[in-house]
Amino acid sequence: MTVITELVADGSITNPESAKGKLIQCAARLFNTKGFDRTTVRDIAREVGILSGSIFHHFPNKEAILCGVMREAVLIATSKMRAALALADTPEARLQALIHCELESIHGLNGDGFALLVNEWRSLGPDNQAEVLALRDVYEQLWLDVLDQVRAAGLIDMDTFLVRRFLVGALSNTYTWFHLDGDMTLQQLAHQALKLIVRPDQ
Amino acid sequence: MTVITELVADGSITNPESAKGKLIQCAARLFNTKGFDRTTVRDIAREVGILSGSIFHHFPNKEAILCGVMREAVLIATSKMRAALALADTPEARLQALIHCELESIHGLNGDGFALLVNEWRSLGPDNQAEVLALRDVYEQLWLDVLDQVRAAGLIDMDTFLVRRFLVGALSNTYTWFHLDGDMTLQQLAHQALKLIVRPDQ
Amino acid sequence: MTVITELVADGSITNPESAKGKLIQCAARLFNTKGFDRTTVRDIAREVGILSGSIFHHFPNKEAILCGVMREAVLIATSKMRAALALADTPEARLQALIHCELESIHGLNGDGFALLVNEWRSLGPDNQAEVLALRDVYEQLWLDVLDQVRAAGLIDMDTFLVRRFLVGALSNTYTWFHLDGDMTLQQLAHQALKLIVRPDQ
Amino acid sequence: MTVITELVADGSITNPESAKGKLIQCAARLFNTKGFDRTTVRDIAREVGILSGSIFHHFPNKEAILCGVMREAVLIATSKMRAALALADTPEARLQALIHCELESIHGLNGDGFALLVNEWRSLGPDNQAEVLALRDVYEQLWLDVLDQVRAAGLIDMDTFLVRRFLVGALSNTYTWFHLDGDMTLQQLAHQALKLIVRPDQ
DNA sequence: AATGAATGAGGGTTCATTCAT
DNA sequence: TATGAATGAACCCTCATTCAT
Repeated sequence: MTVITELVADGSITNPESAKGKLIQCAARLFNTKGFDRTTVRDIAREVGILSGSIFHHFPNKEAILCGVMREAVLIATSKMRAALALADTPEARLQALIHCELESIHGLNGDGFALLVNEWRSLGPDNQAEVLALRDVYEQLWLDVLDQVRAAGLIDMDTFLVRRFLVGALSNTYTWFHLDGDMTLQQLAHQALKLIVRPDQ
Repeated sequence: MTVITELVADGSITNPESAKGKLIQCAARLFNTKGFDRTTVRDIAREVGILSGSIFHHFPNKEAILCGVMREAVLIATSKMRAALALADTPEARLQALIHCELESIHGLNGDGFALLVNEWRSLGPDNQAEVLALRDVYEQLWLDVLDQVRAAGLIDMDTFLVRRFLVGALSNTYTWFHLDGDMTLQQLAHQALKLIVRPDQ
Repeated sequence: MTVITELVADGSITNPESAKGKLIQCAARLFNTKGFDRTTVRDIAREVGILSGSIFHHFPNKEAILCGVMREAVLIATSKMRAALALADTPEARLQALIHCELESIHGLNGDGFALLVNEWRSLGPDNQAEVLALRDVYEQLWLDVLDQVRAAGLIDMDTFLVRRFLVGALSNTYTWFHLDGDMTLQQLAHQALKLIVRPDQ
Repeated sequence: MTVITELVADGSITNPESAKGKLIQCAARLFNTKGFDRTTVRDIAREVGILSGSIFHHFPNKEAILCGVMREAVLIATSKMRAALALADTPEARLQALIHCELESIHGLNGDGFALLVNEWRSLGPDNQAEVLALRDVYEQLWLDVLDQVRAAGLIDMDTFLVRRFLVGALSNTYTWFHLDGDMTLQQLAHQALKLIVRPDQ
C-alpha cells in the first residue's frame, strides 16, 4: 500500500479515492469481466455512480480509460516488484520474489488491470500501445536482469528470454484456474512455479 | 492432412473446400486477428467473397460461426494428437508427441481456431460453451492420461494437473512471440518446453 | 361444398386439393394468425411442405398470395350468398340468409380469407386493391339490394347504406369474441344480429 | 382538453408538447396509416424531426412506442368518458354520452391511437398486452355499467355484453367510412348508432 | 415444378461521443 | 464538473426474390 501512496504522491497514478481513481478501478473490473468491447461507457458510469457523459471529463475517449488502467497496473506492479527486490539478497530469493510479486499482481487488488495487459492489448491503438509498452519494458527488464543473475549463479541453464516467455504464459494463465480462496495458497503456487524453471538441488 | 479428410468423411467437420469451410477459415483468421467483437459479419463476407446476408444460410448467427471455428479446431487437434500418440511408444515419446502436436495446432494451419479456444471463450454463450467444453475435455483427457503415465515412469514429480495448467499457459502464449519463420524451429521449441517439465537425466 | 366445386369447375378459384390451393389455404391461416407482414414466405412454404423458392412458381410475389386469398374468399362468399338467396322468399328471410351467410364466411372454413378482407386491406397495392374491390362490390351489391327490399317492406327505416356499414363492423368484429364451440350457436348469433336492425313486430 | 392537462399533471400521460409527446403522436399517425410493421423507426424519427437513434432515449424499443400510444389513447378516452358521464343524468343520456365519446375518440385528435387499440393488438407482446388490457378493462367497465342501467330502465332488452360487442364493431368500423368533413355530423352518426340498440319509444 | 444457395436492401437497435444547460 | 438528450454511423440479422441446377 505504501507503494501506491508513493506513486500517487509523485503523480504517477491517480488517487484511488478520487472520482477518476474509482473510475479506473471500476473500468478495470468491467473490462476484465466482460471484455473491453462488450463493456459500454454506460456500464462504467453506472458502476461509478455518475452519468455516461461525465466520463468524458476525465478521459477523452473509451480507449483512454483502458490505457489508463493498463498504465497504472504496470506502474504499480513495477513498483511493488522493486520494493520486493530491495529486500531479497540471493539470486534465488530475488527470483522467488519476482514470481510471488507477479502472482500477487495477477490475483491481487489490481489483478484486473494486470490481466488486461495480456488480454486486451489489441484494443489499444498504436499510440497507446507504444506508451504502455515502454512501461512494460521497464517491468520486463527487471525480470531479465534477475533471470540473468539466476543463470549466472547456475540455477537455470535455459535461455533467459525463453524462460521468461514460458513463465509469462504459465503465470498469467493461472488467472483462469487458480483462486485465492482455494486449496492451494499463492505461496505454494509460487513455489511450484519456481520448481518449474529452477533445477532442484542435487 | 489425412486426419482432416477422415473428419470430413464422417461429417465431424466441414469440408474446407466448401463455401462453409472457407467461411470458417476466414472467420477464424479474422476473429483471431481483430477479435471477435471487432470483426463484423461484413468483414467475413468480404473475405470469403460473398455478401453479408449469405452468411446466415450457413450459420444462424455470428456466435455460431465462432462456435463452429472452435469446434472444428478442437476436433482436428484431438484427432492429430490421437494419430501422433499411436506412433509413440515410451511415455517420454508420448509426452513429446503431445507437446509437439499442441505447438503445431497453435502455429499451424488452424492455429487461429486453436488460439480462439483460449482467447474468445467469453464470446460464447452458455450453450455453445458447454458444447465446445465437452470436446475440449476429450482433448484434455488425452493430456492427463499421458501425463499420468509420464509421472508413473518417474519422469516428473509435480502434480499432473498443475503441470498441464502451467503447460497450457506456456505453450499457448508462444502464439505471441514464436514464429515458424524465425531462428528457432518448432522442434526446438518443443524440446525446450519438454525440458521445462521433465527432469533432466542425471 | 357444391358451390366450391362449381367455382373450381369454371376456373374462378383454385382447386383446394391442388398444390396452389393448399398454398392459399395455409397462407390465409398464417396471414390471419400472425399478420401479413410477420408471415414470411418461408413460413408458408414450411406449412405447405415445399421450399420457399417453389412458391414463386405459383405466385409472382408475396402480395399476390394475399390477393389470391382475398379474391377466392370473396368469390366463395358471394357464391354461397347467391345460393342461399335462391332459397329465401320473403325479404326478412333473405336478410336473415345474408346475415347467416356472412357469419358463416367469417367463422367457417375460409374465415381466414374473409377476415383478411377487412384487416389486411392496406397490405395490397393499388392494382390488387382494385381487383379485389371490384369483386367485393358485387358482394356488397347483393347486400344493398336485399336491404332495399327489406326497407321497402317496412322492416327497417334506417338508411340502408348506414345499416350495412354498421352491420359490417358488428359482424366482422364477432371474429374477436365469438367461437363456434362456445355457448351460443351461430344461428342464435345471427338472430341477435337481425334483431339489431329489424324493428320487432309490434 | 382540460382532461388532458389533468392527465399530464398527474403523470398518467406524456405532455403532448414534449419531445416524447410529439413522438407518440407522430408514431400513432404513422402506425395507423401504414401499419405498425410497415412503419420504420426511421419514418417516425423523420416525422418528429430527430434521428433514429434518439428514439431509443424515450422508448426501449419500437413495440414500446406502440404500447405507449395505446396506453395514452385508452387513458384519455376513459377520462373523457368519465367527464361526460358526470354531466349526464338519465340512463339514455348516459348511453348517448358514451356513444358520442367513443365516436369522438375514434375520429378526434387521438383517433389514431384509439384505432390502433383495435387493429394492432397482435403487434404487442404478452406483457404489453396485459398492461393495455388492464386499462381497457376499466374503459369497458364504464360501458357495461351504463348498459346495465339502460337495460334496467327498459330501454334495451338484448344481453348487454352482446350489445357492447356489436357496438364496438359497428362504431370502430366507422373509421373506414365516416369522415368529420362529410355530409353527416358526428352528432347525427351518434344518434343513428343509438337508434340501433335502443327501442324507439312507442 | 422444385430446389436452395445467394442476393442486397433495409430493418431494429446499440453506443461512443458531443454539447447546451 | 456534472448532466442527459441528441447524434449518426455501424452493427447483426431478416427476408422477398432470383436463378442455375
